[in-house]
Amino acid sequence: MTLADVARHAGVTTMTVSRFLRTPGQVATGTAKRVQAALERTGYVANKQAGILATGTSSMVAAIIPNIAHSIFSETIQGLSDTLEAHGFELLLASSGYSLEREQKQIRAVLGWAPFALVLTGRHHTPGSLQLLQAAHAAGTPVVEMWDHVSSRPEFAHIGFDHAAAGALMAQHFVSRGYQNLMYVDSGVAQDFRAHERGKGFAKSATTLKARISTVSAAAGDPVAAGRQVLQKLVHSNQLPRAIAFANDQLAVGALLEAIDQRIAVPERLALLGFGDFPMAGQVGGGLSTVATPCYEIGQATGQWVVTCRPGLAKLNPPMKAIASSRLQPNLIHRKTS
Amino acid sequence: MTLADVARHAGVTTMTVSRFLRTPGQVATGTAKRVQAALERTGYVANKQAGILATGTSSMVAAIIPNIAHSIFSETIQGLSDTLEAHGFELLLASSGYSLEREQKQIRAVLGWAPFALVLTGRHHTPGSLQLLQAAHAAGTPVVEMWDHVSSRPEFAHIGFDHAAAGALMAQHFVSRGYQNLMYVDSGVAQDFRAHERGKGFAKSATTLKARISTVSAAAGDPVAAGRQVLQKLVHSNQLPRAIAFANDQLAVGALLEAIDQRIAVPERLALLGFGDFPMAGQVGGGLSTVATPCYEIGQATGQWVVTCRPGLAKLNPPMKAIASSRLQPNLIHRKTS
DNA sequence: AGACAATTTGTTAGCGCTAACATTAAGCGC
DNA sequence: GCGCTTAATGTTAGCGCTAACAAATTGTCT
Repeated sequence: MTLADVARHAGVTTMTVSRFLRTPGQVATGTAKRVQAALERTGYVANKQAGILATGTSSMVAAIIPNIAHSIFSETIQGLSDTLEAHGFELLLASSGYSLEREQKQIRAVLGWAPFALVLTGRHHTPGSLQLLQAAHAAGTPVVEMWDHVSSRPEFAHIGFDHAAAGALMAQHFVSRGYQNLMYVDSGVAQDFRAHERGKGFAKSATTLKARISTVSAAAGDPVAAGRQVLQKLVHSNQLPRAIAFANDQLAVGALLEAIDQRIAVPERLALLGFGDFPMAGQVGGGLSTVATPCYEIGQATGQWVVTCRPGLAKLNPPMKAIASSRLQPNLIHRKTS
Repeated sequence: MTLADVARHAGVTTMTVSRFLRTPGQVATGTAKRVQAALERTGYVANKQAGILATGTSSMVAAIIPNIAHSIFSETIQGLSDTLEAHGFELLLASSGYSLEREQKQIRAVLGWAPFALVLTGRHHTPGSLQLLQAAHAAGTPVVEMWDHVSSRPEFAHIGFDHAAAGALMAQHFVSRGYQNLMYVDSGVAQDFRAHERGKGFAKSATTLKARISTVSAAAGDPVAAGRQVLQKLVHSNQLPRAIAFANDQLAVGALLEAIDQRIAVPERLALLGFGDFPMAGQVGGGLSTVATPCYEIGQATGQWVVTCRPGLAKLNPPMKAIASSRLQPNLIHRKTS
């Protein structure tokens, strides 16, 4: 079913139908009615490929995230998707499984669609990826790095928050509660750079505040089980600190459940602090203290920024700088475990 | 950067470059080297739109799901995405927010991309959607309905399981444990047809097995809080049954946490059974009994089915019938709450 | 060496759509 | 009613790529 079919039905040329679709004001009322009728009768659906090829502009936004199944990213994607859809954009999605090499391949694949904009997670990329991104950017395609506060290239946009500062926030919270013997449990995912950064920020701030600080890495695999395991080991080796901050809520909940099972008083003997405020955080063990991250909002803000790039010169029009409005600041939620 | 640019660099015509890219065996070794060099020097990325327009076949699969942020769907999408990527397909994703009207709009939008295949969730669609789907199917585009065991149109493929049977499984489990006074707590999402179906299957089976059965609906909004609320109300009105099955794990966990807070003995006084086996199910309150759904596998199987449609006649080639292998059967996991 | 097949490259046309320009029809003042 | 502007439609060409066919080159056998 092509434009030509519709045009034949309406007794006009393809251009008139095309005009009716894009600039309805330019076609006479009588003609418009016939075209409308033909459109309905044929059930015409415009071929985007042809449109993009002819106009050189796409309404598709490509996004690459580490893991769709992880709640923080799926919420971000939901925010992005909702916002883009509201403005008539489509979303092409790929998940890299935290692998930078896979990400590079996906960037290549996705660029073949000549997307309107390219959305990435984080600022860590292979040199090859960076080259592709720069080329795309130079060609006028907006590039956004989500979740981080600084960009891998100053010219790319970035929408997120400062993970080192978020880590520092966690340390400050502990110290303000009077805890001096601190620990950070890092993510078991080796490529989770943001978790590592939070850990560094945590350690640095703890040192500045004259607290004792140690760091361990969780095991790979199911993070709740890994969190349990971390606590077990600490108890076993008799090295339990006064307070533990975790790279994410899943690890923290695992540790919390283990602490309950082992009858360790939380927070009297051991304070726990998660990161992410995932849906269950407020419900388990009286409520896990955690840092709420604006997952959905990051996606939403990214979508909104992309939308502002739409008219005219995409390259120069929008404010291509850091976006870190207060709405995007992580927020410490003090519940019962700290 | 177009094929013509690369061809100029290599001193050949565009066709030779195109051949090198699609059927490398057909170009002489010497030429191949020059083309390869030109390809690398220019950093060429093929324009998919043009390719699709010329060949009439796309490598993009469109999927529409109710909610990306919901763990069962995000895992399904992860499975789909992983499988498609492994076979060189791209994924265009939309989320309908459980709205059939929104789904219809998205089907329209997505069909404009002339996707290779169309993946939907469930078999409930508006008449308008059905018309679009039939047209797409007639035009040779594979259409799959995930998660359900039967299709809205016999000619569409469907990959999932029988939700009524899954509900019956839950009732049977309770009865086999000796519980006679049963309840089903339905999802607070009005359009969650699959949860309703499970409830019907549960009630029917319970009746057959001569158990007492009642049904309530959870409140909309945060499901964990809604689960808590359901239990509170039952305690308050003194109508606590012997065993409760829930539309999903989130509701069940909410009820479990409330039961613990209220010091109701689980499962001695009250048995609880969730649905979904979400990541936390095995960890809370000694382990929630639940029904494990093959979320990732559904996505994976869908991807694999789509891939088999690739060569030749997409319309006739693949087995366009129900897929419900044993791997896709829901599986009752008996932990501590039942 | 000549005829024929196989290999390699080039040429042409068109996928479905839309800018840009060309044309025709309609409206209007005097 | 004439020349003017404005509105409505049509014509042409091309976006970047590839199928199908054509041409040129090489190899092979008698």
